[in-house]
Amino acid sequence: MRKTVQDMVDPSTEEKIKSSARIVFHQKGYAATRTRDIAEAAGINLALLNYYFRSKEKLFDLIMLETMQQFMQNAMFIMNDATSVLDQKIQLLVNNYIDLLIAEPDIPLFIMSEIKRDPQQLLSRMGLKDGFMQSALVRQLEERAAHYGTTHFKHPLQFLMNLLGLTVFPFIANPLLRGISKVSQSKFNEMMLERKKLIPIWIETMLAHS
Amino acid sequence: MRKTVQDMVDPSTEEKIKSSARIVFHQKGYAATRTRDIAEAAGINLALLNYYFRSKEKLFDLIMLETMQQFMQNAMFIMNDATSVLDQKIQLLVNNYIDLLIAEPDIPLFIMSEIKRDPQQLLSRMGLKDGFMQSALVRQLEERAAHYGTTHFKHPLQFLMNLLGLTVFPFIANPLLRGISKVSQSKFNEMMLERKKLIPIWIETMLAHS
DNA sequence: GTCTATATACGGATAGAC
DNA sequence: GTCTATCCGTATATAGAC
Repeated sequence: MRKTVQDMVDPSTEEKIKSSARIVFHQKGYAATRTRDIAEAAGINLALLNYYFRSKEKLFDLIMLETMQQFMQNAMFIMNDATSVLDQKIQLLVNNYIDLLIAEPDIPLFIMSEIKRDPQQLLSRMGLKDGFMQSALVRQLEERAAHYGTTHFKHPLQFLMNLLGLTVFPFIANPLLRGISKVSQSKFNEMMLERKKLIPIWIETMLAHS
Repeated sequence: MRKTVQDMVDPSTEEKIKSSARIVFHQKGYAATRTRDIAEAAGINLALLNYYFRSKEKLFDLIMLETMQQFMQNAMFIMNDATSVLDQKIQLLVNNYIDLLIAEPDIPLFIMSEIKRDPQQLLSRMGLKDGFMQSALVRQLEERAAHYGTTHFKHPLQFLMNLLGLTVFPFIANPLLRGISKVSQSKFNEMMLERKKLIPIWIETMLAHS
């Protein structure tokens, strides 16, 4: 299962199928994806897909799991890092998501859509049972609230909604936003890079006005 | 086509199909929806669906159009209202969306997913060609920036991203957010009502720190 | 491992009786 | 207008040759 240098220049059939499946599933979602599309994108025959992965469902589960990890793993690490302070965590989270989503803009809509299809899979198959609420980030939020003597956020989830709403939402709404504002894709990406600087400032000011 | 009082107590077959189609399409999206599901939900036979609406595609187009209007119409009106000032518009927009989405939480993810499938439909079939960028809201944003002598937002779209991100995103991410925070649906709705008060304050402070 | 050919199921749509 | 029965294309999955 270890990926070798050889695999990168001459990826195995299994890898070719998986990376094609990733792209197609991310773009179209589970229901709209046809296994034939994946096979074609991978340049192999349809039968091979079933030979390696048994079924569309099994292949999808694999992609879904990996994508969820890709989306949550770094963020969870940042949130749980005891060595960084709150301000640093905010900047790191924003940078992390904006860089990731400029590279792979389909991920958030894919995740939100597919989690909605089967919310159980989230809670069970992922290791994100109680990652957020027990994180160092939440502890630091509460310390800060206590120190300033204000309630700040009644619930840490309000903070997370703000952070992800400002950072992730634009990628989800990309076609709508660009449609009503006539902004090009490259201009859109520029604006998201601008937001790397802006969002941490905004979040700070919001923390002081809750 | 006028909806009568009689239709509400004893809706026509056509209306029953349409309202069922709305629910199922919103929940599952176009690809995952089977016309048989809609027929069953409407308590009628599958053949009737095609009798009234010719095809799944035609029925969907109708629902999509109505849903887009429902999502944009009030917002566009508020944005274009020359009689209200910026602060009022912000509060009205936030109230409008939070009330709407507590009642119909599936709408945003539905719209974002289906627009991505076919972004053209947005630009053409909707009347939202240049509604936002020419709105009174944008004009007032620019006036405010000029008055304070700051650049504020380099682009009005940054403002819209913030407003919708803070307001609409939580509904899109609902299953994920509740999954990682163990918050009930009713608690979630409470938090969204809280945000009616919070978001306008936050947006104001953000306007001052750009 | 990889292909062609095919079995099987499902979903959209229509025919035709009432 | 509404139903039952059915047609037919499409999509997943497998059989079996190479």
